[in-house]
Amino acid sequence: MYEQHRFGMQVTHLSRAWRAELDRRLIDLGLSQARWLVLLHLARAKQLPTQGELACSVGVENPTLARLLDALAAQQLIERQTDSDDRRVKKIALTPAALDLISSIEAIATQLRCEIFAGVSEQEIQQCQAIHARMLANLEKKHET
Amino acid sequence: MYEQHRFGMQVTHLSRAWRAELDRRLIDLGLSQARWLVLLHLARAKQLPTQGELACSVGVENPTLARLLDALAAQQLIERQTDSDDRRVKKIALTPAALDLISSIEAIATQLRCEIFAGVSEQEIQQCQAIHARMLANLEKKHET
DNA sequence: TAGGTATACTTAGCTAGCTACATACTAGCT
DNA sequence: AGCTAGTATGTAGCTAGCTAAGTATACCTA
Repeated sequence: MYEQHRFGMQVTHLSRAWRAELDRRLIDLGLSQARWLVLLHLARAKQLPTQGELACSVGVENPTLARLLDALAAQQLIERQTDSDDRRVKKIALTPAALDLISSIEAIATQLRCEIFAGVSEQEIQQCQAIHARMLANLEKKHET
Repeated sequence: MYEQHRFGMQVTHLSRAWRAELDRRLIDLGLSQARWLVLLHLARAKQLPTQGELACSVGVENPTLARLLDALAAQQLIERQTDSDDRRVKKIALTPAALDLISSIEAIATQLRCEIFAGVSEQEIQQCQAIHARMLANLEKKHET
């Protein structure tokens, strides 16, 4: 029962430590975990997403994404393209410079994942994810009300 | 393999959603998850901890704790006591007002934990924690070097 | 006992998350 | 055509995490 209390702290620490280590490895590329994640979702998108779609896919709120995009645009890694059909929306596109970066940052992230999962079986990872998913579902349920 | 990529995001979301829901429930008491956690660790401490000991137990860096303590002191929930043996250290003590609060905030946190763990067995929680612990150990190992 | 090194806390300033509000545009109804 | 309501993005300002540098005190050694 005491251990249950520790669960929340443990998840927080895991999340923070993972992010910190990835930040450390990405710093030479001028990136952070947050910006990296945006680029990755852009690279995986079928079509150019709107800002709202991208925020949803990355899992952050719109203002959070807006600032990350400001930074990425300043680094000339993304472009905001106005849509002639609906002039409110901005479609987000990767620049050629970003396309060049994607594979190196993906390699870094994959390498780290590999190190973190050392000694953990594929099956354990899946079990763990299934349990996390149930907890997230319980939390979402509250939030709807 | 694709699912492995999702693991990190899932942990991040779980941690954020948990924190957000707890913040929502604590707001009427004028508290947040971060401040609550500090009070809880203080309540569980055997002796009055120094600021460094408390930071370590809560799992944040010293400056992070310092600001939380500033806020808690402004709310008159903690007191910094200078130690006559070593005048550099400040021992942190709960005020009577905080002692009154502790049980209600603990009830709120326990209730939420209970809702989040709905449909998850004690055994699953422990398995999950054991896996998290292995990942954290892998991460710490990197950090040492 | 004086000086240098180490330690405990604080301050300053960064990132990245959030909510609430502002702005620009679309769409639908008279 | 012109209101009104709705939607997409942007801005302001908050919390909470971090590192790096500053200040006060302690400890050790010559």
